[in-house]
Order: sequence, then structure tokens, then C-alpha cells
Amino acid sequence: MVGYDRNPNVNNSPTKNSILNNLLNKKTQNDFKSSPNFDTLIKNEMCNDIADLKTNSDIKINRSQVDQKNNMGDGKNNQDSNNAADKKKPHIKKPLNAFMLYMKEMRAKVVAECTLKESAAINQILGRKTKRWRYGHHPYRPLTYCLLMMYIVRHGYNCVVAQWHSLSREEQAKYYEKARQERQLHMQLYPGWSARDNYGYGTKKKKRKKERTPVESGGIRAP
DNA sequence: TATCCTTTGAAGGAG
DNA sequence: CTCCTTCAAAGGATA
Repeated sequence: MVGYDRNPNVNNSPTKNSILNNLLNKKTQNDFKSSPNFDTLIKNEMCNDIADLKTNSDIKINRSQVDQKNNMGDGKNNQDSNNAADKKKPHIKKPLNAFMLYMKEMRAKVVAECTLKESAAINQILGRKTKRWRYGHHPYRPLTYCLLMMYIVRHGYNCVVAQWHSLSREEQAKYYEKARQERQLHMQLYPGWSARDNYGYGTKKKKRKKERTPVESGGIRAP
């Protein structure tokens, strides 16, 4: 179960290499380009990224294949996983906000729909900041990015962009209300609890999120 | 094995 | 008040 294997329900299940090759071959790129949902700039940016992908993706793929081979040998090392879970002392988690509730609900659907399992990519699909990979350099690992683009090729650009933000006001209000109820319940269950209680939980220090250059936080790079 | 990545939103603290 | 940071979920990737 390592890597980016496709959903077994899908009829054909190509290997990682064939997925990459499929993306990189001319036909796929042409299909990609001909999508009516892309303007010329985005098309060109995407194709440049695809070209860049080819230079450094081989190493990652070989690494994944090695991992897969290693995993085939042992099938019973999952017993000590709950051992690690026991080690953690119970802590009261933050209540989920509206977007987190939405993600929790929609994640499985997106995972089933596309071949992606990497949550960072799924979260971008469900969130908004698609500009970051549409215009600038992509933050994904090559194979993840490859599969994300495959998803776009298959389902169309509008399917990917801003799913949360494309919800109607009423639909979003549903999640905000649910989140409000969760917070209220959380307050009743754990009076006096503060989100600060979990700062640095389990670790010495969390990494600094970002050094914050507000101009570029939008992610749009001038071409 | 622990942290990173990535999203939005809540919340607390600093200035 | 405004700005900044952390953490909620999640699972593959990575050091």
C-alpha cells in the first residue's frame, strides 16, 4: 500500500512509471492543453512544469519502488503501531472548524475520485490556494504533482479549483453551524481548556510556519 | 520515528 | 485593533 497505486475499482491500474509516462507523453499534454477551462497562460505554465518534472522524477520513482519492495517482505509489523499510540498521553484536541469538518467529509470522495492519497494535495484541491501551483513553481513532490495534474486532465479544471469556496452561502453555513455546535460542546465538556494547552504538544517545538512575505502569500508570480 | 506538507478558521499573545 | 503563530485532519514523503 505504498506509493500512488490507483483505486482498485478503476479498470486499468498502471504502475507509477506508466502514470508518469502517460502524463509526459504528447497526447496527454495535448489533451491537457485543449481543455477549454484553461487560459493560455495557465496552459503554458503547466506544460513547463510538466517538462521540469521529467528531470527529477526518476529518482523519486525509484525510491518508491524500493519502498514497495521492502514492504512486500513483512506483513505483520502493524502491531506496534498502537504501542506508539499508547505512549502518547491523551490530550484534548481543538474542536474542528468549519473547513476542517468539510475536509473530513469530502476527503474520502476526492481520494476515491482521483488517484491522489497525499493529504497535502487533497487539501489543496479542497481549499483555494491553487494559484500557488497554477502560476508559480509547484510545491509538490514530482509524482504527487504529476497525479494531481492527471486528476485535472480527467475531471477538468473547475472540478479542482476552490471546492470549499465554490460552495453556496447556505452550504457553507451548514458547516459553520456544525463547527459552532462542536465548539459549544467542547466548551461544555472541557471548561477551562485553552487551545494554548496544546502548543508544542508532543514535540519540543513546532516549526515556524512562514516568514511571511504578504505580497507573495497570494502565490501569483509575474510570468 | 517524528516531522513536513497543505488547506481554512479559531483563538491566544504581542505590539 | 492588527498582525502573527499554532493547531485541528490526514497520509505519503522525508530526514
